[in-house]
Amino acid sequence: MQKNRTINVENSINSGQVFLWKRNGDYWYGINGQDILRVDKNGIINSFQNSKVDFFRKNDNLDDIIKSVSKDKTVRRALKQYSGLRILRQDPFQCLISFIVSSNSNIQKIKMSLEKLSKKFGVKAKYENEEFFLFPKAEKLAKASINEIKSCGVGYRAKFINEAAKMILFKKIDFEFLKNCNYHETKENIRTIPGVGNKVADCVMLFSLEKLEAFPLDRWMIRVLEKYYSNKFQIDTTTITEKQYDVLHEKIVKHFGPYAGYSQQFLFKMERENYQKKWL
DNA sequence: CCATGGCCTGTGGT
DNA sequence: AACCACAGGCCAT
Repeated sequence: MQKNRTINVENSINSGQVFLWKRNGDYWYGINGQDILRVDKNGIINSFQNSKVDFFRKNDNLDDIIKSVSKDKTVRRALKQYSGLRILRQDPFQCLISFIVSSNSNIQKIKMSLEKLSKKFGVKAKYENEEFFLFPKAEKLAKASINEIKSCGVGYRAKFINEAAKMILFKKIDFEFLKNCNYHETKENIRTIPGVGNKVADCVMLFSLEKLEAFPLDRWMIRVLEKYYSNKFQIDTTTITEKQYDVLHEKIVKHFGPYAGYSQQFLFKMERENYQKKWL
């Protein structure tokens, strides 16, 4: 008996996972690496490159996952309220650059920067009579100058972007290999990329490297933990140190289980909606 | 190991 | 109008 199978496309796209998406009539259009995806309201995908990427992770067993993470009242409320919200399986390079850009920023600005990067360094493509810019390839960003990258409004993150691209180009980082590594190995590896701390690493792992136990702890999730989970996870300081992050993550996985990342996405969505924060 | 401050830049508030 | 606080962190000290 399968339940919970409907996908809420709107909520999934508007949940802080992706930035290069726009609605046009009945469809959402988005850039995923070197591909353009067109999604209808049921989550049916048409792909520019005819790729068969399972972007909404339809093959995940949502019944099992929801059962697994339904550990307390708060998360059950979020699961119910935003049912149909999915973790999106993204292109790893785009995801990496997106979350390097995201640090100390906000959604509108992140989107603007990524659009500028794509327009300046990405390939122009025509899909359904409309122009798009694919996400820049690593090689292009690796060979760009810092100032060229800065012209996209990314500020001090420009050199991080350039370094990250070089590490991909020179295969210091191999995403396909990392998909088959465990959480800790993967995290250790991608944290060698400049601009990638605990939070960014968890986002990249959850959204593009198949690590569903990754549980990104940003200021919103810290707020959630303080508000609803103060008895379970104690947070005593305002700035969370590296050690505390690790300890906290361990407790969180002990509580929510191996699909903790799914619970994070629902709780994050809920809290931002409570504050009526804007999305794309 | 922990604490602090600085950082590009666009936006919204005073 | 000019200025300031702030934003889905990270890094060097």
